[in-house]
Formats: sequence, C-alpha cells, structure tokens
Amino acid sequence: MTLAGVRAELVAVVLTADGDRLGVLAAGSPLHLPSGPLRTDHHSLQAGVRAFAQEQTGHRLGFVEQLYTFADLDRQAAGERMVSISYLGLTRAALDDGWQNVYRLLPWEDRRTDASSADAVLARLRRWARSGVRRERVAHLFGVDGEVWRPELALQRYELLWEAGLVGESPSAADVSELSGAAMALDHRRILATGLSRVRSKLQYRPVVFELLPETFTLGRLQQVVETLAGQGVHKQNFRRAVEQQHALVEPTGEMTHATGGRPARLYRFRGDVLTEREQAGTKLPIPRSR
Amino acid sequence: MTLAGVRAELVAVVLTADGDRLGVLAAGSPLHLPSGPLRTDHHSLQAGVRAFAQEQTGHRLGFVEQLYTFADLDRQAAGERMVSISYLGLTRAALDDGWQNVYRLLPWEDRRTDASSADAVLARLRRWARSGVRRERVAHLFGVDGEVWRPELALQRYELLWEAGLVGESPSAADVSELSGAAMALDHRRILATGLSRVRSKLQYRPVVFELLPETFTLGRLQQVVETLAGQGVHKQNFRRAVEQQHALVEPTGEMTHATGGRPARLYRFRGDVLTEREQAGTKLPIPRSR
DNA sequence: TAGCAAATGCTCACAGTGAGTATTTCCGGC
DNA sequence: GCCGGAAATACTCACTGTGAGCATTTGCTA
Repeated sequence: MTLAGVRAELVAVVLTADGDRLGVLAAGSPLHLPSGPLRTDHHSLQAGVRAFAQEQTGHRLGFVEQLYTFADLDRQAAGERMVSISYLGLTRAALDDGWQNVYRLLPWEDRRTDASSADAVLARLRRWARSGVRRERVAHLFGVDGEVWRPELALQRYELLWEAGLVGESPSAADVSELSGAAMALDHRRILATGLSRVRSKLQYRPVVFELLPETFTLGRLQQVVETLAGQGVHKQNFRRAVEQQHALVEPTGEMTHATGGRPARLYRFRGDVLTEREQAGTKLPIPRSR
Repeated sequence: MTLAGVRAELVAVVLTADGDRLGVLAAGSPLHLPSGPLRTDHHSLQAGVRAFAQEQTGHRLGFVEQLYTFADLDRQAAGERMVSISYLGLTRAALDDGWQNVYRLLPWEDRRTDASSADAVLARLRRWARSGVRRERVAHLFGVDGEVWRPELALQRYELLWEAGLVGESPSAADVSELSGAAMALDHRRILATGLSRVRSKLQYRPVVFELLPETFTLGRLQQVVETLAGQGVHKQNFRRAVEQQHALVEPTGEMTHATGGRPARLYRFRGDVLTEREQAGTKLPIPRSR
C-alpha cells in the first residue's frame, strides 16, 4: 500500500454576465483558470477561494459553491499527487481583458442565435456517432431527433465531445481548433463546463442570478442575464409570469426606469430572504398532498 | 503565505435498502464511516473508493458518486491539513451488524409513519425558532406552516439542527442524545446527511435505485425501495403510472411472481440504456417548444 | 367458499405551462 | 406635433402533467 504525497490546490470558475456575453476569468496561453495552493491561513475552502480570487484578480466573489474534486493520476507530478478542488464563483464585472467569453471556449453551448458553430460540431458528431448507442447519446445531449436541448447538460456534452476527439485537448483530437476555440490548460475546459452545468442547474429551480445583477433591475435585464447563462432565449411573457408568481423572489421597488428604449419599465429588487439560499426544487415523486 | 502540508483521505457513505430499512456502513464507537487514505495505486478517486470499500467491508459498490470535499481548519491535525473527499456508494446487501439504520441516526428524516420522533425534534426546534427568520427556515425545511416537506433537504435540516444544538455533536448541544441517536465521529453525521440528500435528489429525476434491487423486481418492490430512500410514502397508482410512462426506464420481463401475498405481480427489469446514466431533469425555464 | 391482500385499470378535476394576441407608453426622427 | 419603432405590460386559451380516488382482477389462506 502506497501512501501518496499530496498537494492541494483550489481552482475557480469565476463567471460574470455582461449584457449578452458570459465571461470567465482566465489568462495565459494556454488559458488557465485562476488557481492557487491551499493555505493554512484559510479558515475554510470557501474562504480560500474568495481570498485568492480577490488577490489574483481583484474581483470579490458573491456566490461561491464547490464544484468537484479532481485527483486522477494524470494530474500527478513528480511523485506528489495533485488534488484540485474546483469552485464556482459569481461576480459582477464588466468584461475587460482578464475575461474570456465562455461561448468562444464552448461555442456549442450558445443556442441564442442560429447556431452556425453548433451546427459544425453537430455535423462532426454525427459522423462519429453512426452506431445506435452513440447516436442516442448525441440525440439526448444535443437535443436532436426529437429530443429537447437541456442547457444544464453542458458537462456531459463536453465529455462526449472529448470522447469524440472534437475538442483541442482530446487525446484523439485532430484539426479541431476551429471548433473549440482557444487552447486551455490541463482539464480546465472540463472544469469550466462543470461550472456552466452547475450554474445552469441552479437556474432551473431558482434564478440564482442576483449576484450578477445590480441592486435594482428591470425584468428585461433579469431575463437577459438568464438567457446569457442558459445560452438560450426564453418566452418573455411567460418568464415574467414565472418570476412574478415566484413570490418571495423579487419585489418592485416602486421606481421606473426610462433607459430601456421602449416603454418605461418597473424596477425590481431581490427580496432579502432569497439570499438565505433556499435550496432545491420540487420533487417528482407522486407524493400525496395531504398529511 | 503559509503552504499547508496536506493529507488526503476518502470517506464513503455506503447505502443499501433492505425492505423498509435504509442501511449505512459504519462501525465503532463513536460510529465511523468507512474511510481510508488516498493511495497512489488508485487510478482515480472513484477507483480508490471502490477499492477501499471492498477491502474494508467486503461490499462491491454499484453506483459511486462524489459528494463533497471537506477541509476546514477544525479537521486539521498537527500542522497537517486533512482533506476529506466524501463519496456516495450504493450496493445491495442484507442488513447485518456492519450496517447501521440511517433512520436511527437521522430519525427526523423518516416520515413514513406518524413520526413521533420527528415531532420531538420539531417541538425543540420551535422553541429555538421564535424569531421570524428562524421560524421561516424551520417551516421551509420541515414542511410545517403550509410549506411542504422536501425529502432532499436532509442536509439543510441537519445543518439547522446542528445550529440549534439538537444533535449530539453540536457545540451547543445539551441533553439531546435521545433525539439524534448514536454518537458519530467528527462530522460523519453531516456527511451521511449529505449522502442522503444526494440520493434523494437523484431520485427525483430518475429512480436511480437499480443498484439496490435485484435483476428483476415488481413495481411494488421498486416502490418500497423508493419509499425507503425518500423516507416517505408515495401514491401507488400514480407511482406506477410515472414509472411506466417513463419509457426507457423499466420493461416487463414477461414473467410473474406469486410471492407478493396478493394478486401475482409482473416482473420488471431496468432497461440497459438507463445504466448509461442519463443526467438531470427538465428545465423550469419557460423555453419555447418550437425551434 | 369467503375474505383478504396486493396488483392492476381507469376516470376526473385542476394547476401549471407553452403560446399567441393585444395594448400601453416611452423615444427619436421628421 | 405626428408617426413608427421598441420595449413593457396585460390577457386569453388550449393542453398536459399530476394528485386523488374508485373499481376490478386474481392469487392465497382460513
């Protein structure tokens, strides 16, 4: 039995939504997500993430949540095993040169437009997936052949593309640089996909986007942020209905803004008790209403 | 900047359902979840969990999934920081003395009966939660005052009880041994609650319980396992309807069993493609059907 | 043979949700 | 000052999913 020498590091997927663009903090070539060693002066992992993110990037993280811990052997360096604990962080910032556009790093995840880049990936995928099982998987993950597109499956889509050799870092990758955009270090694109999946999942049961919006906002702004994260347009009228019905989520401030280009819009703010992180969605089990 | 010396260990929440009892592997006094150091001969973390679980307990794990990584300072020993990577594992076994009954360690999580133990906890909680915010939290998590009980909030309920000093390991705990059952080491009860939350969450979008059932089974058996995990009874007819509608989940084998005590029941098996882990549920966003 | 137990079959009402139409109210340009 | 565009806001409608309950089947056991 061989005990491993271990080094531990934190890796952060820091996202921000600026208009219709989704940004992630990453720098260098190949691109690295911000990361740093685990230190003893961090009270907790979360505190560690907040601290080094602020030090390295100058951005204060609002929402922080653990994603996944990686420690596969291929991350091992010189006899010491590397344990990477990845975190998702949301912050509010304008996209400058510290930020990368997520939808250039995972182009197939943006379905807001007519998705020409997605089509390119899909065409290559179809060639790879001739057999039944692969084909079903493609259909399920990419929402074709009668299946629906699910934004939150970003990680599984990445994994499928990796298997198919359609992202730059695949072992079997050939000429795919135009499909997956800029090179990313190690498995950082996978970690990014994990973060995107997570934030989209959270979006489903509660618009956990208040970290990405100013104090007050219009429903149109809120919808835009949601669409930016989901990578997909939503039905405007129904979106407002859903948000407004979700009592205890937002409330009108009473003020209006005229800066929308059309009819003036009511301003809203998130209600305080939303901040106490109400977790999780309704069950799908047929549970009796009574009792 | 102080770099931490780090030790890494794996901790497993291994669950099994035996009839109406939910079992978790734990031994010793106080009870320890099975755990072991991270070793270099493990290809991956998952492989490591499978290996040491099999070595320590003799049980082969079916489903395995990472839960959470803990590394708070209070887990630190002698200058070396301990990073605990916890995993959920499901297996099929009969409850013998290696197993503990989950609903004795988290008694308030069992709502299948008239829940006298849950009432005891709730009474203490109400005394603790007089103020508005606390009261709302209690209502939300414990499904009182018009709110519904959500099985998958097990972790948040544990955390609330911990804050309220109503579990044995709370810093502010008084005479609560009768509420939370046997003592558990470190934060192992929290990790157990995390595992329970996770398995219940997964249950919502897909009955990921085939690891807990034999090759073939009746819908009644399936329902019993689901109820055991969820800690809650479900509506029988609607449960069958849900399962049967969920095409591609189960299929009848064509055989019947007479061992049910009533009318003979059709036997079912899980369909093969379920095993390829179709992730995640339908979105709650009002996304247009067309396109 | 009666009665029980569990499985199975079927109906119904209602809430939630996707979708579409219509109306209001500002701005900018002419 | 008037007109068209843009966005916000308001309402309606059909359909489906889901909670609930009633009814029937079919074995076993007393």
